[in-house]
Amino acid sequence: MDPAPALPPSLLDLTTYLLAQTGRRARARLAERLAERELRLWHYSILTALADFGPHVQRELAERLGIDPSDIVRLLDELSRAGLVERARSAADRRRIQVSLTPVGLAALTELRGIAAAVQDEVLAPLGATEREQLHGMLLRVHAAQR
Amino acid sequence: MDPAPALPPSLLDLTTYLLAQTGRRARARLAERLAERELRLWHYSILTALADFGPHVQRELAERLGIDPSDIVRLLDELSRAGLVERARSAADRRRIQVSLTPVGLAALTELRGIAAAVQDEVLAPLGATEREQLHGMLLRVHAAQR
DNA sequence: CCGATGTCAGATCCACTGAAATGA
DNA sequence: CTCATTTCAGTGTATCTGACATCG
Repeated sequence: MDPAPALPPSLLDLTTYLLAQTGRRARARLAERLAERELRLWHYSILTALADFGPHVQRELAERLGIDPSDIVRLLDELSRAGLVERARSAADRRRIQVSLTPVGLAALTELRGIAAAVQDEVLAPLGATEREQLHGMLLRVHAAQR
Repeated sequence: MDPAPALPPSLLDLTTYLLAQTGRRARARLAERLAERELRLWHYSILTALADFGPHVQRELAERLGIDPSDIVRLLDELSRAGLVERARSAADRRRIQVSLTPVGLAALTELRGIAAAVQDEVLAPLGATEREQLHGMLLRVHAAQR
């Protein structure tokens, strides 16, 4: 019943602290919703990459998303088991494996996008439409400048 | 030498994705700098709480910062070993342990605040002064609305 | 109730293997 | 043509963290 004690003002004065906290919570919310479908955030990222850019070799996916190549394997195992992606060995280079979205995967992604949008709407509820655009633009620039 | 492949536009269109990413990286940068001093982000949070609100009982610190009470113990062990905080058993309630900042701890915090400000300045480099204020205000509202 | 210890699950990272391609 | 090197998928593991559970 105790009202949660206040955070240190020194922390709330740090924009980067707020950035990290709000980001972490937004991330956690989406992760929760994905977990109901036995998926994690990386799965979502992989599906969007395949939808946006078409089939990838596994190594490309890892590089594009900044995931460790050894982790991609396991994530794709899971997506493949769920029937959301297909793996096909390349005829030209038999080391490589082409990964592509299945129709089921595309349908799932469409649903997941709706969920992500809903979560975002909850998180950004305190902001008006213009503010949201401003925020997005600023974060886009900050993101681009990082590394 | 390859230019890093582009992230999926669908992800970059998600403000919450940018929020989580930029926040994570900002956090990681500060964590790196703190690690040079054998400290972690939680240590920094604890020091600011003690500076902003004065001595705490361990349980209060945990609640205020949203850290699990069982983790506070170990964090304080480390801060105490480094001489940044003092633990003193409360005279009134001998179960309780009052934690307070030492002069060394205060001096360290002052330095750490400088580091945090420098990191923030790097991260927000693409934004002008007015934008930074706007961003801070918006994140403050989003943060307040979360839980 | 509070401080303290132990442990567990998830994520990230790193080292290595075997197969296949490449190039000297 | 052969051999060394590189690239790729895949396996195993170490490490760190945050959350939980239990004890005194």
